Amino acid sequence: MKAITRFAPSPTGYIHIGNVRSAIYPYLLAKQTGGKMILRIEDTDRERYVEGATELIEDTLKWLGLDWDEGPIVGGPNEPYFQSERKELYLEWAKKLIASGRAYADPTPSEKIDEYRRECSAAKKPFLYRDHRPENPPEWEPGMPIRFLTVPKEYEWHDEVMGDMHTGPEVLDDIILIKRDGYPTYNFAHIVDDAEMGVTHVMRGVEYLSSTPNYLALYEALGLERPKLVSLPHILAPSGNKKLGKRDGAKSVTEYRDDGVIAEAMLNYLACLGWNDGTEQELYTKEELIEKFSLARIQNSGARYDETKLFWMNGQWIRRICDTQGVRALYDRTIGFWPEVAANYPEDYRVKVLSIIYDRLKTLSDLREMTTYFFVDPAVEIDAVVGNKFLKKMSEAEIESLLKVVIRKLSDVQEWNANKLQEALNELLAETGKKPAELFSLIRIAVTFAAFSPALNLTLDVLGKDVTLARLNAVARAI
RNA sequence: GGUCGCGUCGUCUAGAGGCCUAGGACACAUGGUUUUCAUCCAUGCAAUCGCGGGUUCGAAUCCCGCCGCGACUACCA
Repeated sequence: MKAITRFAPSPTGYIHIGNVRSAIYPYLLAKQTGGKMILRIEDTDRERYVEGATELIEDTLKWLGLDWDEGPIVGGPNEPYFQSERKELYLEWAKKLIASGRAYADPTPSEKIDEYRRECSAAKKPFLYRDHRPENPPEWEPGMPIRFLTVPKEYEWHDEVMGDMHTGPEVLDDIILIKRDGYPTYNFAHIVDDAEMGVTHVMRGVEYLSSTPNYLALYEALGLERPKLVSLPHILAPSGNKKLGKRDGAKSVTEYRDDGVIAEAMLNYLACLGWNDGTEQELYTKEELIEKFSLARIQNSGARYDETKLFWMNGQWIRRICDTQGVRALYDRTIGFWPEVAANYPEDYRVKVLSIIYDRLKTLSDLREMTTYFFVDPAVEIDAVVGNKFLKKMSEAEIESLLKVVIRKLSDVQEWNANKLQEALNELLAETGKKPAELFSLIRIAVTFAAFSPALNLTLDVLGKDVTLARLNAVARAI
């Protein structure tokens, strides 16, 4: 069965970690079944509308590689894909409901409704609008809300994630279909649109589970076939048990892109937060996800968001891209993540640096901190040399003479490459009788003054003979 | 208050009556790889399966009760 799915966000801001999954799963299902994913912008709340939010959403989806088959930009047979532009359509459907006696124009002022609500909560009774239905609803005219006229009864349905569901008549109410401002509510608009657009699977957060019976009643009154319902559990904030939201500092998905997380890793991590294929595999390409995804294996409890694991996975992906597609492919993704001084060097040099350091990266932005000494001579700090834990036991005079031996030896290296350098370093070890920890630490620190660096011979190779010797001499002079 | 949902290592999870003295991954700890290290490898730490009953020769898995947590209860989505 070809699944027609949709991602239907409200343009109220950026897409964050807590809500992208409702785009990922519909995408995977649509692709897996050879169906379609629709992007629909649910902009019926004019108060919360944020200028530019639609572009933010599109940008996020594109970055993750979740291209939509119908929607803004790409168009499609069900245009328009902005609910605000479909306003008339909802009204037509609502009027049909009025005509069939299943909806009514509601003249009750909101103050009155608030009063009913207060009375109920004072009496500790659940508030149901249907108990306060106006006796003789007037003819509808603009400026008046339209309410569904519900017929309370029991409902049974199947949720693809939560299983078989059952509720009593007490959950059904006369929900608002069309608001006073003429825009439809989410509750009504999504039903009309899903039907018009042929959506087969409605995937959304579990928060809609409790309103499902009302949607079921609407499908019935409208003579619509129920789509398959899929409730997605929440992603929980790192602390507490609340769902992750902007208030908990949920970062936008694209913020991670700017921080050097690569799209494959982000998609992989998010898809596997609350879903797994039952094997011990951790790393999945988009294609593998499409192939292996299944609704039945979506977790039904909330999953806590863990940034540390995302970064671990990102490191895995960085290595994977380099190992399978080559350094060049990885390099293409590092543009913008290098320290500023790197711009003074040719691209080939940066590629070389990347090739020896990529397997230490957790995020691409680590490049900024980890590679500066490849592009600019570090400031000489003698304390860092003599205070080093492997060099502490040596006197300054010893260090100085050792440094001179090193300089002489390296000056003699004719072919400056990783292999020859390793040979020279080994010979130095034998000639000086020093332990690797002592000799190599000294060279490494004198040349980089960094917390860590790649293998010494590789580092020196990339740096080149002139730079290496100049830096060693600078330290020798300073002691 | 009402309705619905959820409950396995700190975290993500495997688990569909015996393969479970509960497996994998992250994190953490220790050791190894001729320096450092955030890589890599190995080892270890870590869940009496929310609690209490029951069914069964046998239960994380089935049943009942309880507790905890969450969502919804908007002219927001």
